[in-house]
Amino acid sequence: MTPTLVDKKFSRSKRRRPQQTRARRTVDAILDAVAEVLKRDGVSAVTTNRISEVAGVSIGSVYQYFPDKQAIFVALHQRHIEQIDRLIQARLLENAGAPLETLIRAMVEAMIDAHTPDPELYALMFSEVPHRAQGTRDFAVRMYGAFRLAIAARAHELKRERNLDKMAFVVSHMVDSLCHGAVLQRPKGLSLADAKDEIVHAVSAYLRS
Amino acid sequence: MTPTLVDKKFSRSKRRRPQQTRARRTVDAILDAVAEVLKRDGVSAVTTNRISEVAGVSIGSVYQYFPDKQAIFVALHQRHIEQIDRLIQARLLENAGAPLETLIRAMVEAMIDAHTPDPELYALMFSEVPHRAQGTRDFAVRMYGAFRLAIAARAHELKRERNLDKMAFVVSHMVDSLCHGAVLQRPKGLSLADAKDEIVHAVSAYLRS
Amino acid sequence: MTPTLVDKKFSRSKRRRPQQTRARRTVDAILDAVAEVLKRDGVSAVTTNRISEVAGVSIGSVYQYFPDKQAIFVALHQRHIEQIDRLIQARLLENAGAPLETLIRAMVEAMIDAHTPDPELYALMFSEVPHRAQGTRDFAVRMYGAFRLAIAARAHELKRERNLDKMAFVVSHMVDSLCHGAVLQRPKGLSLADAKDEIVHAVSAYLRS
Amino acid sequence: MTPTLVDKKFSRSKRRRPQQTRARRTVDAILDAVAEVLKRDGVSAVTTNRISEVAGVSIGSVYQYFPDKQAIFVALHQRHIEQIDRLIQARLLENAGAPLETLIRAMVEAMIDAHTPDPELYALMFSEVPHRAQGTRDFAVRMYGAFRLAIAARAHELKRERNLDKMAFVVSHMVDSLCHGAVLQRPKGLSLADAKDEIVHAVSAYLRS
DNA sequence: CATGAATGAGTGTTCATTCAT
DNA sequence: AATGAATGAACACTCATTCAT
Repeated sequence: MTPTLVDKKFSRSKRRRPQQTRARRTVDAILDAVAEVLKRDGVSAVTTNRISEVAGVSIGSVYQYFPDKQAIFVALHQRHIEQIDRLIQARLLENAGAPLETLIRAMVEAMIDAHTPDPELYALMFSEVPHRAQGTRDFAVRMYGAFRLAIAARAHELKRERNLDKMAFVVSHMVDSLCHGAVLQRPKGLSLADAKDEIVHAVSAYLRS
Repeated sequence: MTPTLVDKKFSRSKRRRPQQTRARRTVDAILDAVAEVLKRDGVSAVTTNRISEVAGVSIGSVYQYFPDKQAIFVALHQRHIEQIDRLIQARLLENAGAPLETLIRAMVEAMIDAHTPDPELYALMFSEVPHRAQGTRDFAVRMYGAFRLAIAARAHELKRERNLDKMAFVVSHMVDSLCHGAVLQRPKGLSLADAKDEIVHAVSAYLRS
Repeated sequence: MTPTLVDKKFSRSKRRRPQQTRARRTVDAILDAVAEVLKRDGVSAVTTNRISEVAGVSIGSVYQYFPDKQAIFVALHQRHIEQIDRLIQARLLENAGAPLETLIRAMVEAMIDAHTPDPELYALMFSEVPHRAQGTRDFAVRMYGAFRLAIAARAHELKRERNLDKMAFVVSHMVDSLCHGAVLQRPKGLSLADAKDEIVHAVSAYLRS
Repeated sequence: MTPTLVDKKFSRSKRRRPQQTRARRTVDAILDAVAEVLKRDGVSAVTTNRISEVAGVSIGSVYQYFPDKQAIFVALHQRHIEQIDRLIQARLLENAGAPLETLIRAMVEAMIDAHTPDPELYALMFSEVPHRAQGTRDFAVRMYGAFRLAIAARAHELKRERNLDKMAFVVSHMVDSLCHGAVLQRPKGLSLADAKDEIVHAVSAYLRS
């Protein structure tokens, strides 16, 4: 199994992966430090020395856990992604037998709740921190499979001629972009609760169409 | 000097675009160079010296036209945005009297066509090149106003209780993310044409709901 | 761990060299590790951590035996030097009553044999590893005294007007550089045996002149 | 032709080679600075920043002319080697028709004179600064060909059964090591002039034997 | 205006060494 | 004694920017 810290460069596994609690805490401290500096001073202020300083860890320790700076960003992205993935999977299970609209609402709420505590950070992470080259795919792409399965299991609710691939494509992109939009770019005058309702409504309208 | 960009004599019969002075051509050469390096070697390879080299311009000249590196990225983003904005405005005008669905189709086609020639570049520009800090807003946000107006002018096609802000929010995000997704992350097995249809269908379903 | 170096049980009938305590074996393991890394990856790869790794010893243990990295190199040089010195002294004793030419031949053979098992290593040690600052003198200088004595004891074989200092100087340098050259830089077409003969011939010619 | 600064790593010739006088002077200033720092404070004090400082050049300029630190050392070695090579060639030409002994004396004097102005530096360069990995061969090896030719042209002075390869091997090593020894490790009581005479005498004795 | 050599602050990273366990 | 995680001073090197020509 390849845990969180997969290093492409160092196949000799030069850098150890956190197995003990202390190590785990150090890695988290480093990731939290990146987030903090990123929010406070922007990407260009995120230097490895600054990270180690804010994390309260020596620069040497940072390099004990990460092969290079890039890897730190990758790990931060992955932590975020894993967190959301867990949420999504949980909602999927909880609503295994529920009708589509209920599921969609659950997913939308999960997505929005996941980003609500620190919207600023995630906005920065996706606009300022390089991530495409890091194997970090958009949530839309990541959710595609989950939605495909969920919709397939509820085929009876839909018109029989509907194409599964198209639907999964549209729904995953809608949920992703609208949830992000709701958290980050909501027009003033639109409450988060209203936005949620409207997103669920929009997705449902499409599915039922 | 790259002769491709600077042709001393205009072989074309008429001097096209007389306003395209040498300055304008230099700026374009620089912007093209950024795009090229970005695609070929990634963000980290985009250095000011490399840009000037690829643009066939001295580094001094680059600083003649741009106060700093940041400004070059801003300009590249703006060039892209302006190009799409022009397209959007054109479609808006062309379809001033057309029904909503026709307009939506026009917009979707415009968006997709605009990104089709160089999807890779635009993906990179939004995932690798810092842009939030540059006052560059997402297209969804930029299109919000245009859609709000367009929808307002066709209120008669919609149920009367619909809220304009919500609709504009949802539609702009849908069009933006689905069009980008169609170009860049389309699941294999889904043709671009089919994707277009499905996007228009999805937006229409929402509007009519 | 390199099992070659650390054998937990002594398979040999008698415990040889009872003074070879664990400490002695650790030190040897470390020195062997340096030699191995040096040959495999060059000086710049010789880091204290790498040494401890290859020696199968913790970095802490390395510092138990050596005050700093420098000292490790010094010890490696000294191990080599002592080995050759032993050889030289042995030959000197063995040939105490022998004529000069016989002695010279014995010395040349000793020098060449000493370097033959691992010529590469000794070449690296003198070209890549700093040693002047470590009080490590060239063999030529170390052999000067031995040769001076040996020649003095055979003064009757030589012309009476010869100056002892000059001869020792010339002979020690000749033996040193020609033996090294024979092992490491012999022109192709010249066998080691032939080289030996020629070296002895050259030194004899000088002495007899 | 591959001038002084051959860069293996940067085949794109990222670093320019000094073509103008100013550039040439900068390169020399850098090399002189290395020599100075090396002599004053030892190898470990030779950092790129220190070099640039002592050379009175910005660190950026150093990297304009050298791809990396290693290359600076290579260049320094090469400058030394070229200087001696020039000397050797000159003496070879000057003594084209002279008898062997005269030629040998000229070569020995050239070698010794070349190292006399700064013996300390060359001792350091060969004992402290890694050079084998840099394609810098010992002088003995470099001189082998020259001596082989010179001796061949004077075959009539020698016994007819003598083997050219062996002689060139022995003579080149003798001249190299004895000259270096004379400059750097001369036993006290032996003057440089006497050393020269003795070296010439030793080589001649061998050749005539 | 254009050039490109020169600048040097600042970055990522290494690695000898320490010390709590 | 032995361990190896942690340290952080110090290094090689980059690259945005300037400015004399």
